Amino acid sequence: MKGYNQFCPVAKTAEVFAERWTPLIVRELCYGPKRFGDLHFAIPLMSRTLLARRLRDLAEAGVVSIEPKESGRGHVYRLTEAGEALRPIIEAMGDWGQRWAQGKVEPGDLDAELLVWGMRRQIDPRELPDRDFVVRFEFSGLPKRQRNRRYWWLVLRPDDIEVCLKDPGLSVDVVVVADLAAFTRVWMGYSGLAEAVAAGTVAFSGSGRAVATLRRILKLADRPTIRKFTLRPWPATA
Amino acid sequence: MKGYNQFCPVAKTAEVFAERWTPLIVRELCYGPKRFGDLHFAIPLMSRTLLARRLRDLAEAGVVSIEPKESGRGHVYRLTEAGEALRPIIEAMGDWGQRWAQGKVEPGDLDAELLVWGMRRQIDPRELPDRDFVVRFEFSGLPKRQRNRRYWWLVLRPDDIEVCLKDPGLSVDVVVVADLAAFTRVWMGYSGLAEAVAAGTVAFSGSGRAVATLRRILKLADRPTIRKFTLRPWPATA
DNA sequence: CAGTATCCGATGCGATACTG
DNA sequence: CAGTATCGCATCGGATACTG
Repeated sequence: MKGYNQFCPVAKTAEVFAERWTPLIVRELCYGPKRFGDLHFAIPLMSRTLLARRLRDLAEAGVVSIEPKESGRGHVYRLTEAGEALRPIIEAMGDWGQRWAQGKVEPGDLDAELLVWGMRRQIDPRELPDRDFVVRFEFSGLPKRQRNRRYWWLVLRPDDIEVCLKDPGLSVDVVVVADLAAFTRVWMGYSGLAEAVAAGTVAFSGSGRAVATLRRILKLADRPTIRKFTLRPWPATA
Repeated sequence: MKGYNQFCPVAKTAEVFAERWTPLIVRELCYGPKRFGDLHFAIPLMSRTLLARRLRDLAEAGVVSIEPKESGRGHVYRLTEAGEALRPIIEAMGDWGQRWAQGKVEPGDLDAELLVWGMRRQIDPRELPDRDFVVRFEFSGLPKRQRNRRYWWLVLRPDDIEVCLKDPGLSVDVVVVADLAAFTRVWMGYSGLAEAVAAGTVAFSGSGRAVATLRRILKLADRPTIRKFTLRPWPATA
């Protein structure tokens, strides 16, 4: 049941790429080299056994390199040149999803942790404020498993971004109180911020100036918007 | 085991698209609307049962429309607007395969019928000669199952292209005698025509002028080349 | 932490046979 | 021709337990 037995280039690509979970792994590696744990964090529903197998398959197909980590045990997983060349496919898939999977955010898709880290990842480092800027999120409507993931802090420093699950003890510029589903949809651009605020599912507190800054940095639009899907690499998590 | 439970657009796209056989179906539909039999012809190793299921899934996902055929029974399968929007993904996959799956033509991939029809499909109608031009192919090295598929005719008319498995009884301008594997690789651009001719795995007979015409129409290059993968629609087969 | 080995149940998928 | 219904097996993939 291996392969398609077609010499067509689409079929050849599908053989290495169009298997369950594989696009998500490649997507993660497009953000930069990662360790096994990083990948498992980003794709928590995939079993470690299967993740390891897929990584071996991808290495065998020549799109991922597995190098021993410099310090300590473990490996670093990195796209090879052939793997980097898959990036346009992932981007095209992201564009399609943005446009055509609008509103298909299911309850089971919600994940506060991935949402906050996703925001951290999408923030353009060149748009960071010139002094510390602290945002606190208070989510409601979390899936049961995530009840201890209600409160998050996003600490934007001029040269770095931190994500905290514990109070960093800094003065907060903006508090965002939101239903997780509603905020996820706003973040994705699937619904407009104006409606969400009007509906009471998303609320900000903080100075008008601070709220405006946050909206600019997160690029939250008043109306539904097709956001550009980007894969900008970012430094591996600590 | 359905879905990925991630709101990421790449994951959403992968849910409808990155399943076994699905990219090949979408690829075929990118060439234009097709009937069940056409699809099965293009993807012969896929069971009809599974093909039907996939088409239903794609319809449910909103990327394929299934309309009753005007005359007779059966249906016409066609990409919807959302399905057409998948085209850039298929194109990116084709480009990747052209560049990075070079030389991965396995014996099991060889298929004289798909090769000839693939040539017919890729010929640019604007490049057709202004009088009938007939090519006869004699392949060797075919898989056992295809022993009755050795001889093919390609009839290029000013306004149409015909593929024949039986002698159409026209005077032949060029005869191509070739090992199927070698010619497939030349056709894909994976090996150069010059080497293949030197190695004796591909040979032409016909006037120099006619051979040159054929090489121009089929875009056969002397040296290995990364051919552009194209999905130009073409009229459904008779 | 960074994976690997093993087990076993679900399902994916092809083969075959059937229908209008 | 254009599919659909059913069956049975292979494999896929998650859970669990294990290793350095």
